[in-house]
Amino acid sequence: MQPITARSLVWYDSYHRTLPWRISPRERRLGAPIDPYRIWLSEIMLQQTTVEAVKSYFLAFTKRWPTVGDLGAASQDDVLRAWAGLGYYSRARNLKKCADIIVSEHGGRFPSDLPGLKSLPGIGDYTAAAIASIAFDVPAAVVDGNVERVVTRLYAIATPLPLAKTEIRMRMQALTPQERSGDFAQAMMDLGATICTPRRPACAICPLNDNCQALQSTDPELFPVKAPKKEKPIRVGAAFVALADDEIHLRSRVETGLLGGMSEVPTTQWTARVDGETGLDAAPFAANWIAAGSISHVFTHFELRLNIYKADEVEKAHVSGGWWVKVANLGDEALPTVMKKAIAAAVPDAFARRRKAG
DNA sequence: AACACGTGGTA
DNA sequence: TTACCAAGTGT
Repeated sequence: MQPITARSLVWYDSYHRTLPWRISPRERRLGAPIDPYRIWLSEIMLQQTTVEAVKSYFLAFTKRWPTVGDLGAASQDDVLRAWAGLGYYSRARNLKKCADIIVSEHGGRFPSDLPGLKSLPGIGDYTAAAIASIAFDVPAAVVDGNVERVVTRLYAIATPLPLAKTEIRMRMQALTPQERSGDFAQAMMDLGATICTPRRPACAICPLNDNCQALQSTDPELFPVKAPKKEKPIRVGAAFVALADDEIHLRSRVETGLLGGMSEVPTTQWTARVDGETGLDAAPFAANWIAAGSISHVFTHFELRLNIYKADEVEKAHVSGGWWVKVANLGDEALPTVMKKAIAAAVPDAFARRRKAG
């Protein structure tokens, strides 16, 4: 076994993170079984998402849907409602699709090989390798953002991402042991998350500092090299919060694209700024619309600024499509964060923690 | 290859 | 505040 591999595993045995979806190396040695369902669910949730953000969602999902069969029996709408706030909602749609396929075509069991895993919706190179190695002990090369950082530093790879991906994968494959491949993958990811961090890496306490070419020759913080980011355009629009007594009007977004399948208050198109336009002329139905401020929300590839309009005592008969929900029950809806912001601008206590009456 | 796709935390 | 970042995938 290569020194880097051995040192990573020794470090992991003592300093691994304890996470709700993880079986510790000690538990593994004692024969604790690994549930591929929980590994899969956690890996999907962790795509581009922080561990802290995932924890409560993972616990809620596994409590409500303990097996992939339970998830297969759920409705997509229930899954989207439970996913609301976690972002990248195509993950939730693919999660449900994948569960259905596992149930209908695989007898409720996950494939244990890379091609079988990769053929499933929402599972790409990284996730297939992670599930195969962690859940099934397949010596697959697991390459995520942490591994990219650790490996480019270990070998001082100056090729910019994503071009360097092939070389990183080859290096990682060469390091991956036949035994404990899953622990090794998690060791490299934990190292990247806790020691080999993007800024101010803790090289002095790194178990691989003797092996790190970046540390020997230059500054590890210079790796990985990435292409410069593009500027975010600004898009503008208007959102309309219609109220009737204690109920608010919602509708569903189309199934695909941004926030696909999620709930929303009616909005105009989101377009590049046009001077003088407020969006009020594009109200979804006639009502006594009152300006209720504006919000800003940053997506991955653009910033959205929405003028918010509110109308009280809307005549429900004048509104077609969508549905009405009590403001107190908004927490049960599949509302993305941007929509919660829009609603909160018009109804400031919509998402406030409910106080005891009195 | 390049872009679409969310959100919240950190410095 | 702006900028970057976090266990990527699909097209």
